[in-house]
Amino acid sequence: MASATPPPLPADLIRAAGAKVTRGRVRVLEALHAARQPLCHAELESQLGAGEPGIDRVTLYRVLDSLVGHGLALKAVDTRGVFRFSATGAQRQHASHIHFRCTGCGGVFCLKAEPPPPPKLPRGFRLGEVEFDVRGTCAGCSAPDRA
Amino acid sequence: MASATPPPLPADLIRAAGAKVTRGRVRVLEALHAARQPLCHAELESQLGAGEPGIDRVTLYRVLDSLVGHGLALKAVDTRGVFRFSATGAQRQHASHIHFRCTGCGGVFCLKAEPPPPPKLPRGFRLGEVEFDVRGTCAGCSAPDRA
DNA sequence: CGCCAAATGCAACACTGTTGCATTTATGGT
DNA sequence: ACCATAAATGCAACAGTGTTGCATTTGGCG
Repeated sequence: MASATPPPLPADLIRAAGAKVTRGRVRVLEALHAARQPLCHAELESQLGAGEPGIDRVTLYRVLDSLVGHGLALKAVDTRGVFRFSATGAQRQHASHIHFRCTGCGGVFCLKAEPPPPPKLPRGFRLGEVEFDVRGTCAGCSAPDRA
Repeated sequence: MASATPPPLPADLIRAAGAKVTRGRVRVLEALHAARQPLCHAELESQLGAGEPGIDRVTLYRVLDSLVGHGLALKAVDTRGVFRFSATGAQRQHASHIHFRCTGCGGVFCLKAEPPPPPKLPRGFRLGEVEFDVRGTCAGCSAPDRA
């Protein structure tokens, strides 16, 4: 389906999101885009540390937080309680659609479906965001060749 | 009317599961049964530590693992990456309903409302739980207009 | 009662994530 | 192109969560 749209450069995505374009952010976002599964901090650290300069442990945490804060990455928790990060496709607003969270790999998938209307709240409660979270196992983790 | 099933004592459940009946296990299982929400290690520790003898930190971890291993408790990960435990009997009540999370105080409230029907999933995806997460501010946090 | 495996308590450790602060760097103004 | 500035980085130290090793206690049994 992606025929007329050229692959967006991570640097442009970062700039468009209103964040400084730094080497660390570009490399992390590249790694997240290249990954087919959500990556945790340790995996990113070893993967990027293999390069020339390496990335500081704390800087990597802050880079990831920055990407998540600017909507360029999604943060989830895997079954072991470790945060995993995945790149969002284009700059998307995940305000009005459904998220599917894989309990196996921690991946977040955006479903093409309308979220249901918000329920009525008790008195005094103020509505913020409505998130329809569907959990289960994605196609990769449901593969039958795993006992 | 009166009761279809008498409430089983935690000690009997533990014995029936084939585990030694110890004070720690009974107290933890009682706490899990009494709780209307899954509890994390820290919450259990402070709750049980308020009693007379208190429970060792490590022992509590091992008690929880033991309960999970014997099928008396369920282990899950919350959004912050912390393990939460619930008694197996109590899980059915909270299987699928709506949670309201207050972004001010972090409290979780269970709304009496039917969860919406699950959406259709892509091929290969297996549906686990459907969680309708509504975020906002609760009555207590909304009352004083702090901007 | 007495045995023994299991459970406990204590200390120390490993891993994940965070905070403070000095230094470097990306970006806008001139 | 240069400089100023605020943000980003690197380093050190810390905090929270969960685990392992080992000596001691205890539940369950004959």
